[in-house]
Amino acid sequence: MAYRRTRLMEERLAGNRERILRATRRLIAEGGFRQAQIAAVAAEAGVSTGTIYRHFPSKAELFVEVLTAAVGYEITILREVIADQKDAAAALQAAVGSFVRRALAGPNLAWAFIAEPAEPEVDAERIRARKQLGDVFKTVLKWGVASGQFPRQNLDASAACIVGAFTEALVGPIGPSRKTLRDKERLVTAISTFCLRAVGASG
Amino acid sequence: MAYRRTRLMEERLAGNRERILRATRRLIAEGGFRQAQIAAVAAEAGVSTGTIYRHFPSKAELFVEVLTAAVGYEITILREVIADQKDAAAALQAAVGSFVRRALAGPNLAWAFIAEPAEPEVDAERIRARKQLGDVFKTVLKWGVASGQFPRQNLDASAACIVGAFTEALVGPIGPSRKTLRDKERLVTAISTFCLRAVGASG
Amino acid sequence: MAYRRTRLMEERLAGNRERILRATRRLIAEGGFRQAQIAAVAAEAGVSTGTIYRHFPSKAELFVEVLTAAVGYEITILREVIADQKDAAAALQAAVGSFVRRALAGPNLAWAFIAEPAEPEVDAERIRARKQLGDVFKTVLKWGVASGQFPRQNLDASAACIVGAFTEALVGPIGPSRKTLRDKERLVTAISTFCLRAVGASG
Amino acid sequence: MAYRRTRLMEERLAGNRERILRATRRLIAEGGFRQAQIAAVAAEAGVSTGTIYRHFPSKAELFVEVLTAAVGYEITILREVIADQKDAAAALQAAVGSFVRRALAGPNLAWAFIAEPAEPEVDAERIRARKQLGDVFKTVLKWGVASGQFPRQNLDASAACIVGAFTEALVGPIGPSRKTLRDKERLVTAISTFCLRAVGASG
DNA sequence: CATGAATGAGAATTCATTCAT
DNA sequence: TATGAATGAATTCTCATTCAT
Repeated sequence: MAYRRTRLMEERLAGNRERILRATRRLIAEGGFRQAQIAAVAAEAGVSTGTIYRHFPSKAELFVEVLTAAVGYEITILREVIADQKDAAAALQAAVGSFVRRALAGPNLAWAFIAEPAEPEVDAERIRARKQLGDVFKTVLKWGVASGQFPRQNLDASAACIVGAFTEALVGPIGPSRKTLRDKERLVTAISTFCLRAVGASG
Repeated sequence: MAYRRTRLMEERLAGNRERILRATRRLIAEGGFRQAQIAAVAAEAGVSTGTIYRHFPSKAELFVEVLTAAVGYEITILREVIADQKDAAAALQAAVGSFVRRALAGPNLAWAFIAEPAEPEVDAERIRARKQLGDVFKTVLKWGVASGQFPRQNLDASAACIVGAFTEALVGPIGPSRKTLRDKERLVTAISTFCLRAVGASG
Repeated sequence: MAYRRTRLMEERLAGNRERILRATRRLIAEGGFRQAQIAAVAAEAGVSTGTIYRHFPSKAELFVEVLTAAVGYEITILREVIADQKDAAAALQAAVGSFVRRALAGPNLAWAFIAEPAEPEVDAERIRARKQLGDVFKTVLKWGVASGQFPRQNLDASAACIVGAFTEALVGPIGPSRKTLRDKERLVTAISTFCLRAVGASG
Repeated sequence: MAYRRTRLMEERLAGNRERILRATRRLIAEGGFRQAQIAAVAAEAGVSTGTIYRHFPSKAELFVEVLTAAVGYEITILREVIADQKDAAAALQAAVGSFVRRALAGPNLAWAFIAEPAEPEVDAERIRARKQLGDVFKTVLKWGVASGQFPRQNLDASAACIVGAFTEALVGPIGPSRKTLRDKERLVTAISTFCLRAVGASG
């Protein structure tokens, strides 16, 4: 009998792919790339190592895909948050606050990716990710400069500085510290204020 | 007659230790911790692997020493630069400028260390390094707030943001780009300005 | 259709584990722990080094398992031999004879284990092995003393002496000597007689 | 000026040789061959590793010399003890008691050598050492058989059994147990009695 | 003759990837 | 298609021995 791919098979296939991605995400978020060995991912996903290689040509590619998705998700959210604001300053504040809050809320994959180098292929993607994140903020800056709300400035540099500023400020706090909600909001405010002033938001 | 350690021997011994440190530094600066395997370090230093273990108890310890030294060097320079300035704003600008210029001039080890996680022992030191760098800037912020030059603010958060801002802004440019001197100075200015505004430097 | 572990696969898997154990046993019997390096075991078993680590977490654990099995086997045999006898003296004679004969027949692993220290984990097991062997003979001594066949005596000391006596007496002969069957039986008799007299077997 | 070996130099040379031997002895007695690495021996002896190689062609040769001396010492003592006795039974009892008492008194080097295999060269010597020890007891047995005090028996086997018996009986007790003097004497008696009975000492 | 830093051949262990079933 | 045992190159670390001073 001729082979025909049934719906069930499709679903299981897609299901496995999804499960592998989720498992990878989880492991990386918990313990970085180091923890996400193929065997560990397979165990976490409930599949065999061979199955991973059916869906992804290599560990690096798997990581890249997880990274891309995670960053894409962050970017999408940031864009939405930005689009909802009335002016560039508000947008900047909202975007920074949104990212920082989510990072403080739980293991933040995007951040893990942004900070941790790995094999060259993943690294390349990591650089792209930072760039994308920067681009989002560059948009806001452009908006602010165009509207006269921000002074003229090196947009690329400022955008990178903003990304660096809030990610760095998260490094310590993101760890195993058990901050109260109040502490967290203070941090959000401090970082947002810093960024707003930094771009010269006219107060 | 009893054996006496000669000057030449001392020098050669110290020389090898130094060469191992330098080789490690070079390799890490070029390709991160990943490139700095014991065999590679030995080859780069022109010694055998065993010699590395005469001078350092483990790879992790070697890395820690390189990191500590590199960061200590950066910190010292920053402190000197800061001490030479007349006010906090000038100090901040000079410090940021100094770090960025040196980073742009060559592979910046401190930055590599600041960004790249490794084995736990090294990681612990890396965290300390970031903290130290932050502390230097915190000093400047304190100074500025005390003198009324900067508004009151969350010093820890601001210091971390500054460190993050200029290191992030270096990520892209530090790579294999071939910037002109003019470009570099523009970047220095952009970053410094960003940081000054960020802390609310009046004027 | 989902994958199902076939009988053949199970057998191959178990087969490799068995082959590794056997190879280890062979190498240790031939040349002691020293000869049983991971690479050598792998070669002897016809598998890769990695395969060994799939089945055993470390070299020490592998050794411990081989030791435990070998000693367990000896103990079982001795117990059976003892249980078949009508009185303690006969049991002692039969047990000693059985151990010695098997030792003379081929490389005796239990003996190798009893004599050769190794890494701490293995050593701990080795001590346990000696103790177990001693305990078997202690049982016989107890029996004999209870039945009045042997005089009262320090059971622990006597048991240890018996174990020591016949293992030591095997050291020389076990080597590359080419004894005839007749010679071997003479040795068995000599050792058995020694042990019987030693415990004061009446008549 | 022509080189002339002075007395002082001779002494220092001999002194170093002695110190190396003593250091090796100490380390082996404490922790077995494993602890007696060349670097450790050098440190313990207060000389350099190079000096060890001036006096001994290899580690194995050094060990062999220490072993030979230690066993020679034990043998001498045993012979003296035996020579002082009036009959074979008394001699056997005294010899066993002497060895056991000294072993229980402190780290017994001869025993360490007898039990612990090492590199082939040392091993060969170790076998010789056991044989020598056996020969001493064989002498006693011969005496006893000749005088009619012991029955006729396989002298080689019996001698080996005796050596094995008391060394094995020492294995446990020699460890970190803290026996009282009374306990020790009981053990000495138990072992001696065992050996006497074993050879069929009449009465 | 003494020194001890340097050597480098091992030895154990890890883990991404493959492939027979 | 899924499985997971097998592979083996790569990596860290050890230690007996050498040799320039």
